[in-house]
Amino acid sequence: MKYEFLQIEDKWQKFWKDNQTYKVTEDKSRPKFFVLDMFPYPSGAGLHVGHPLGYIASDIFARYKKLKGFNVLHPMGYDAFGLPAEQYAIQTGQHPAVTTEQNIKRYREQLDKIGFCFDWEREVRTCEPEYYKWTQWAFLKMFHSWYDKKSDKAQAVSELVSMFEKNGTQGINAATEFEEEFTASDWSNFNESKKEEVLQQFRIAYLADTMVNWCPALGTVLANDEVKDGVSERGGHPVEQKKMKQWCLRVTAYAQRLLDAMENLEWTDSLKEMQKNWIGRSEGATVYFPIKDSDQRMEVFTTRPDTVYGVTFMVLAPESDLIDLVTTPEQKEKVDTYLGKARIRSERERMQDKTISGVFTGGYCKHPFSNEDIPIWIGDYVLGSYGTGAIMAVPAHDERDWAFAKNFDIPIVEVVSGGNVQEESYDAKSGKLVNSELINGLDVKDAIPKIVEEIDSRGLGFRKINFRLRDAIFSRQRYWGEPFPIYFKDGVPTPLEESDLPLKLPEVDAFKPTETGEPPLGRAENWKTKDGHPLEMSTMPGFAGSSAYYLRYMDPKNDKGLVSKEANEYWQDVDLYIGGTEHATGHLIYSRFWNKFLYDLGYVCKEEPFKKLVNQGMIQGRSNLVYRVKGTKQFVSQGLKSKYETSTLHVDVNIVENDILDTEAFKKWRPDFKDAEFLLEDGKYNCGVANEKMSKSLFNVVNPDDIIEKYGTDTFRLYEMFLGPIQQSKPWNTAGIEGVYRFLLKFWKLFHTDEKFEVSDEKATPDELKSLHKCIKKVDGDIQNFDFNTGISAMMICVNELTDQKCNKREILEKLVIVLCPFAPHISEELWQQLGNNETATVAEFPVHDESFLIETTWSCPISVNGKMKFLIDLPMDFSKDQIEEAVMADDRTKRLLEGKNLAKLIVVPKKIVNMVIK
RNA sequence: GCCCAGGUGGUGAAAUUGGUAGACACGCUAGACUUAGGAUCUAGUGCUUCGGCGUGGAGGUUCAAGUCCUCUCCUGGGCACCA
Repeated sequence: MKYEFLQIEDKWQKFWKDNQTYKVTEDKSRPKFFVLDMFPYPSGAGLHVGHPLGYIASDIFARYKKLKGFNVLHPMGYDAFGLPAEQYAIQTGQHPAVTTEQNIKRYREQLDKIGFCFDWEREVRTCEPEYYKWTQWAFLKMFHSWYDKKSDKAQAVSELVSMFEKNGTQGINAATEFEEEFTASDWSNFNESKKEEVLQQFRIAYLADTMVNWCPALGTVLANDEVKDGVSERGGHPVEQKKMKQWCLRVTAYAQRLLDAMENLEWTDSLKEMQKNWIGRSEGATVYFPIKDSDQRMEVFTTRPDTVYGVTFMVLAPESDLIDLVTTPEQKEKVDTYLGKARIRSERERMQDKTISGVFTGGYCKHPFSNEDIPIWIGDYVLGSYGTGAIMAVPAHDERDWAFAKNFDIPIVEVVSGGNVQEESYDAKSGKLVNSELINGLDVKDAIPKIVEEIDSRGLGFRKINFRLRDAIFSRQRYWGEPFPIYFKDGVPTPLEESDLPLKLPEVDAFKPTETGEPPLGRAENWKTKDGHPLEMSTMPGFAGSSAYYLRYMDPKNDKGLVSKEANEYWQDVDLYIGGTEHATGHLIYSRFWNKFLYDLGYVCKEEPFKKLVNQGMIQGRSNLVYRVKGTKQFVSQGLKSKYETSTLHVDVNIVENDILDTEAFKKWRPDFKDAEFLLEDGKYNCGVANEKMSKSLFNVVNPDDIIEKYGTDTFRLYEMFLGPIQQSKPWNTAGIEGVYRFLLKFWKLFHTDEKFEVSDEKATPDELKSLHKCIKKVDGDIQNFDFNTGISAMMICVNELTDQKCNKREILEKLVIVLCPFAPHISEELWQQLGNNETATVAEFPVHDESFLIETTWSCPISVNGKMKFLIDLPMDFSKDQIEEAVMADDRTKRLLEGKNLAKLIVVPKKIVNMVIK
């Protein structure tokens, strides 16, 4: 009987669909397990072989957990709002909803072919009102919340208001930039607009003037992580700095909690490290430097307060508000010229240009301890957006300050011994303090707390922790996103009622900004409330819809809440999340923030959303190259190309097999190659190879559909996993897929003669059982560790051994089919059914390996001679001393080592015990 | 510059706590069966001057090192004037 994979796969996919095999419900009798994939953005290009890598891995794990008796939630959906659909709409006039729908349809077809066990009844799409209602709802909750540092959680703004009404700002400790103080009666005298202005500075979702990454080509604001090297991540358009009123989320309030909670997450160290760097906690102090001849002061943040006696100048960022105050009339012209230059330059240019630039303001500060005059400079190496936008410069112990001082001939004063500060700065945090009155002679690590204490007690500043993380800018001047549930009443931002949600995205006549520069929603007719107030015209960014989608999967049809308490308490959190590292500083931070916020408000029961995270690597394209002899129609095989002057062209990888070009197909590929001639090697045209991004323009895109057509999806799934560790990035190379195909074929042949299905009911031999149990043990462990490639190898070995033993025994094969099931579900179902089982293979139990059987067979023992040498040899457990000695001497290596030694002292002990003794 | 991750055959890669490096698969070589096929099966396949040598390189610890320590080189990823 032939292995007709296409028929088998069609049959079972249909069966699973008709019988709703993968539908899940909250079943309290079984433990839950939530396996989540990062849902895809449905792009027009469809899936290539790289996309399903993570999905296959999660599918294997989900199926495995099911077989282990868990109630597995394994959903899929679409991150459907986004720029490409909108760009396409601007170019073609096609509504993004239409193209998105088409793309989703295509994605679904492709995904279905791979045979995933998704519960499609739980599908979510971020662009649907039933879904984004809850994105808007969460935004409203953030609008109505503030962050209380005392209880260290989000609280209702209504409570804040009643505190203001009672005591003004007295006793309030909030995450805010607001520093003024007012009394209860001040508050009651504020008008509505003033009150709201104050409250905005406390709300977790708030409106603020911010410097934003403005992308003129896209007509929108981009988040920091959407900008790469000064151009937009999508499209590569230039980005500039611009001040705009934008909705923001107070992510910074959660910085410490985001950092702390990471400890207990099962994420890779490198990913945790990335998030840590992104959050960028630094401990230090804010220090006040009074400005000479003024009642004002400069505030600076420093991580090295111990070097305060080494300050020889101060530097302000070009954006600083203090510049006007400190600049003297004599220096004004120079300062203005400098600021003119610095401000025109975009952040990008400033970053690229590493030359040192700056200007003296003419003004001075007083040193807080020595009371000496310190000159104030302006320099663009100081950032307006970090710390206080001003620094105390210690050229002796900071590389950048040192370079600045050398350039402008400013004195360098050593305060920590250990280097030669005239030659280069000494930045290390070790050494003894010198030239530093109060802290002379102390080590750096002791000097820091001592000086901070002095600063604190003398009122010269305070201990301070700074974060690099910024609040998330949440407005986008785009069409294809969630509208804000906000309107403006006499210019005051006002929330809609929850009962008004969802606020649906309006129809517009075109998808670009209006002539007057308003966002596309400015084109909508009647974009206002029933009583005529204008609605917010921005929409939310891409990460809005993806921040809580995993919660929605728990209860996707609920129209009373994001997720019901019952569903949330059953599913709790994501046990396993699979996706790429590219979301490390975007989605994975915002999601954690969003979840913590909902946790504070009591809507979810877990503070962290993703318990374990596995990062799959990227699949790169493997391009094939051909070489044309310049000025001719001759193409020369790779090995001969050095003899000619050639130009290199990319060739469609689909007309190349094992790097050998199909020359006839090549002639037909493009009209201008129809007369191509070939200079061959051994009758073949060998192509060159390059590993690059998988992209249409490089003709290296491999479509999973083609592979599935040829080998079947079970082979495709196995091969993707067999390619190597899933965490690793690697180029796609279809050569080698034959191997896993042959494995399935062998498996099939264990049960089938040429004519029919055939299994034997004979009892298995010890050898056969050994093969089986070794395999089960290995695969079981490998799945848990995500070593799918070695797990597949183990199955191959087992099938090879069984084939050698001509074993077609039911007892063995029934178990083996279930082991194979997570990897290749279709063939497993088919074989399972042929074995005479009524239930599907996916509800059977994953077999348990018989450990006692394995232990009886072999036993690894270390051998010790004269209490010194120890090494291992596999021995049957029931060997007598004589047999052991015989076995030991039969071992080549052992024999060499033991030659001439007294075997009476040979001691054989179980391995585990020896290890314990040694340690 | 700083922080991660990783360097093993012609290729993708294996290798519990240090214990016969290269499992498994591709590719290659030879053979079998075949009136030819990109099918199947069998055997071989790290290098070698047949002494040995081999996990990027140089040292070290150990009876024993791909694995542990020190230095160094290379590749991939992240951050990048963060005071």
